[in-house]
Amino acid sequence: MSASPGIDDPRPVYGPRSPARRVLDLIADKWTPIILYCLSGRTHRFSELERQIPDISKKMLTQVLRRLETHGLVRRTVHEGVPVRTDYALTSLGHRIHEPVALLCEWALAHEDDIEAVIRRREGDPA
Amino acid sequence: MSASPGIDDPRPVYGPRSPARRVLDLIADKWTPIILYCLSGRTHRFSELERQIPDISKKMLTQVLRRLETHGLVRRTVHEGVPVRTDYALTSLGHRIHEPVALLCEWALAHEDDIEAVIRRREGDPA
DNA sequence: CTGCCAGGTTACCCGGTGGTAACGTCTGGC
DNA sequence: GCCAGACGTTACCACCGGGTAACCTGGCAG
Repeated sequence: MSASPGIDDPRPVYGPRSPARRVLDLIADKWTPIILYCLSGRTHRFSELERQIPDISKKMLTQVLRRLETHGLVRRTVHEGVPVRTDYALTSLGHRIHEPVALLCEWALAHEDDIEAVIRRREGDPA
Repeated sequence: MSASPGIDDPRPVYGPRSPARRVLDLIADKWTPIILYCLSGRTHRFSELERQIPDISKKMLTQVLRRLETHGLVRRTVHEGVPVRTDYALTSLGHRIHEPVALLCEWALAHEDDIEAVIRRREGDPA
């Protein structure tokens, strides 16, 4: 081993501090990608998000939104009105990070039946 | 339901059974995207993956690879040799699912400094 | 004989993720 | 008067993702 470049590691090592790892640590969880995806279409209110993602709890929704806000991916706007209304929108950075997520979601929508099959059981897929 | 279209939900509801959710449940965790990314370049052996991703445990590596194999994203090839050697490669489906992940990783590499800033603290990022 | 590399498996354990549900506030509608 | 709806917070708790480390087979190097 060693000696041969091209067979050893032509790409950067994915150590815990690499930018890819940081981004993934930020958004690769159960709810974040879906919330990003919802938000990418348009601004949503808290309760709209609750309705669009029926099985998320208030707690998780708040938690994820706060984290995204903290990291500058989401902007939270409170409208002091009769009932307080709150808007959540992606920032420009949020939009850019969201793009690959959207690709994945849309690919999944387009290949729904493939996904079905894949999820249900293993395949002897040749290459 | 019904009532006002256009403000209610112009996009599909992201219920727990939607294809997007299924795909995300499959790959949106701490290690899967990185492993997919490593594997996208070329076939790797088990120990190569261990070296490329220094802080993953044998257990998790095995576990994730097995799951990906089960779902037809990865092909495992055992070379019966002096020491048994094992190759892991993406299937065609694996490659297709991996594409958006790669975009994300590469975007992160290209914008390393932005990421740094974002991770470190919240920003008053205007849109 | 001992140890190492390759490629796992297994047992054990911890803590974070995420669920449930109650509480809080304000206002308007029945 | 009372409840609903918008927008959360908090307390409590369960589960399982993930880490550590020991163990296994088996041949080759020293």
